[in-house]
Amino acid sequence: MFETRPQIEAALRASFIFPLLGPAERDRFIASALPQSCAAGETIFLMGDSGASMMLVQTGEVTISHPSASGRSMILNELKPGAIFGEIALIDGGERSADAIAATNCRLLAFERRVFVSLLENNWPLAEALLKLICGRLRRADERIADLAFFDVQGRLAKELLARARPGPNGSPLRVSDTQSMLASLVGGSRETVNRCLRGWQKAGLVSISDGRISLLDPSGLAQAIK
Amino acid sequence: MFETRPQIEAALRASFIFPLLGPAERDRFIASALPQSCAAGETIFLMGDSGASMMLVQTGEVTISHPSASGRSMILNELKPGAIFGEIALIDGGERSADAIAATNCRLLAFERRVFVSLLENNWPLAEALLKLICGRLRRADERIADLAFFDVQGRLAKELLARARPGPNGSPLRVSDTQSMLASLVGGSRETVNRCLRGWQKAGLVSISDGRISLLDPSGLAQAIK
DNA sequence: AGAACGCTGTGACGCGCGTCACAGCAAAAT
DNA sequence: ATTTTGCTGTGACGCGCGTCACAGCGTTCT
Repeated sequence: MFETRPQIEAALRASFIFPLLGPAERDRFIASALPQSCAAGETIFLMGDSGASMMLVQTGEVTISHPSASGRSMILNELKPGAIFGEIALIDGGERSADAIAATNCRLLAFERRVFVSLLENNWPLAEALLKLICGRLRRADERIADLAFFDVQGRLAKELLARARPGPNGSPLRVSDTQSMLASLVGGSRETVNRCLRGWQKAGLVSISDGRISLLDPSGLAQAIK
Repeated sequence: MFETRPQIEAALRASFIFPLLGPAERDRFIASALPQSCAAGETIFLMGDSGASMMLVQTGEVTISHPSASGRSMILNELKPGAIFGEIALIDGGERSADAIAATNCRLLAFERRVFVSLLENNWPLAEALLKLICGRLRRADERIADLAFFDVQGRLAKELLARARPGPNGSPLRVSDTQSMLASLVGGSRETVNRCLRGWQKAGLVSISDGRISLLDPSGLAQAIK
């Protein structure tokens, strides 16, 4: 399966980068993209790896997580098409700071440090956008540090559900479609505790659970669980 | 107490910014600095404040912390002379993402968004240095998220002590000079738990405590407490 | 069709640690 | 010189939550 230029162009169009490039830059950018595809579950890179490239998600989904010695892992981010990752190592040249795993089959575009930096160098709006992106990640990271320190699993889970809720397909109720183990990895708790929280809320009429989907029946009531 | 230009220049020289500026830029930068001084304990800004300026620590020390609803707070960073803070709101124009409190009497230099951005715009090495700085903060933040999720208070405290240890004045033993409440705010635990950890290690001969100073007698032994 | 696998649901157990409560003690305030 | 304030040191209590253990159940291998 090879990449046609229009395919690459369409993928890039979804990212924040493309609108900030001039015509000549777009050509150079597209030409420098290194297509890559991975199967679900495949590891893209691991924490500690060296690698000064940045990846853009073309299709599929990628999970960024921090491994623990005991096999558990903490999910730091979940990336959808158009999102980039690996930009930290690209910028500072250091080791990869977390694991990147393909959550689904996915296609990626990789960009070498040299190429991307030379774009940044001559394009302040692009550099500014990248700065803002990273600032956003730092804001969220600091927020999570505080959440872990101040809230119990219940509170963190409620926050996470409210943040991840998307309107259902046909109507009103907000829905979350992750597995309970994934939610556990996101909030830093055990799968069992997540389950018990959810069933507690179900009894209280705040959420409903059917075939793996969680529906938020009463978001504002759930918000009070954050305490 | 007013600032002379040589004073400001000397302060700026300590920061990573100055060596990256050309002569004309230096003049502009110095001229745009807004001196400010605060007494120990004074709040510089609070989370949620608006404010699109960045601060440079000239003298003294500043603590960045995230407040909780219940009055506790989590220390995110401690800044010494030459360090900058408030750069997130400067870059993305959003609210301040944490509290900044003067830990000691201190003198600061503030820079307005407009001035600083116009420097960045035309000076890629400076922009790159800023990117690297923020990437470093993001790396540390992600690391702390994982620490909070995976390690107990004991482990986090051991890590923190090892990271903060400085060689003693006259000789070998590494020392840490923070109060136990501060250490508690750093690792996300209670003051009492920190105290119990320390005394446990003291009995085990790993550390010694006298007049508020903690000396690490056996750093490698302490590292094993991280588990 | 049977086995194997992954997700969900629950009970029991134990311990880490937050909270409260109080005491000793040095430095600073008045 | 007495009071106040802030840091330290300890005991008791209780609960949140991680861990183990096991049971249903739908889906996917072979």
